[in-house]
Amino acid sequence: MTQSVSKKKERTTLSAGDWEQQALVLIAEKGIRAVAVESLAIRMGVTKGSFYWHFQNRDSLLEQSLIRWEKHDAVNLQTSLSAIEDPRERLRSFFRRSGREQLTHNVYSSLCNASDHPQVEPLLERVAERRMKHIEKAFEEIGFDPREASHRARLTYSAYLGFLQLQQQHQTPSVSSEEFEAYMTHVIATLIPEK
Amino acid sequence: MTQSVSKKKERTTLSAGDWEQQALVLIAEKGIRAVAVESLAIRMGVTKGSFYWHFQNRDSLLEQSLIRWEKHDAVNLQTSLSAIEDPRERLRSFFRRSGREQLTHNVYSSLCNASDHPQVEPLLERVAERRMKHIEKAFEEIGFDPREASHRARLTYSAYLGFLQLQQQHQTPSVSSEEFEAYMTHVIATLIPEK
DNA sequence: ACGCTTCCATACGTATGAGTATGGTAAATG
DNA sequence: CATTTACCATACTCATACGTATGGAAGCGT
Repeated sequence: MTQSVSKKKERTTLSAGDWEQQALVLIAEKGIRAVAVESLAIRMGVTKGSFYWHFQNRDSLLEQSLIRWEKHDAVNLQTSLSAIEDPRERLRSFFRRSGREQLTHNVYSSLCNASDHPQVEPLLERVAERRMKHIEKAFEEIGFDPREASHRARLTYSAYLGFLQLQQQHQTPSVSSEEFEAYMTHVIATLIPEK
Repeated sequence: MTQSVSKKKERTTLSAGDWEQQALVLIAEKGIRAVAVESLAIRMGVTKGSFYWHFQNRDSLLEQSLIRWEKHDAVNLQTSLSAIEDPRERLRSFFRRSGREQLTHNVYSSLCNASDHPQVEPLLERVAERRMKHIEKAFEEIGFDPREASHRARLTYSAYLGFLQLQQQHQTPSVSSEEFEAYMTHVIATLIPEK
């Protein structure tokens, strides 16, 4: 993140990074379809003329924004999971980090609804692959043989994706409720075997 | 299904039901956004003029199509699950019916990517609710206490939704492969406890 | 045979959103 | 101080897609 819009009080000019960041906010809020250059420009307090100075076209913005997000997400995965050595605790933290990093999380959730988009599809593939590999490794450390670890990782990640889906459908208890905690406990107990 | 397009050789005229059915095919293939009246008309072998005789507008078509789908899905749920009395077998059949009823299935998968759509949102809510209730009931019959059954049902349905998501991302083994069967076995063994 | 209803074609009006052309202004640079 | 560069505004064009207006043709009843 180079410089946010409302950081240095009121920036005189905008950078490409500012546009990318705001595009990600829009994706998180209303999906990738909502990223229209005119409405985005209004959001930035300028007009289209500015946009087409920074970017060649809309696709270019999306590409840069998605790259930015993927980098951020990859770093997230490394720092938040590689730090924990106990594989069980690592898996638990995977489930629990739904609360933190809200923006990054919501972006992913929105992108999953655009899996047919040519620029999004390969990204989703890479991200899911990367995350599942981590989960798979954790299950292997617990004691699963490679084949079982692969299946359990896919099941775990599916449960995560499905939860995101139910969240979008307002079909899930609020993250800070009693009900939510009870559900998380159940999921962990079911998918992560005791020692 | 009143009368399909290519049923009676070559129909002279079209009915509203034909349009709704073809709209569902389009939703299954390319999502609800792809349902445009002109392209749909071409698909039907006619022009827009015909469409606006049968329907007031595009939203009307979507509404009717979605109602049609929901009814069909509700009947599906009843006939395919209520018939089996053993709750474990009932749950297993839930996972395995991904192969059959391909159209109905793909429509749901596409609709999940439009959870922000005002006409789709309430539908998804009802469908997920209805299906989860069935799963919940099965778990209760197995012996789960109500609270645990509710959680396990949500987890089960999440795993299902997540699998649909991974399927869209081409991140899952083909349905008729060895790998797929092994995964299904693992899921069933993990989520449905033995007697 | 006549007309009425049903179904469809054609031609138009309009809104939205991408992209272009061009000119303007403030800050930096020599 | 003059000029270039970076950033932005304004005013267009163009493509897509919804919706309307209106007329035409086939099938039905009487």
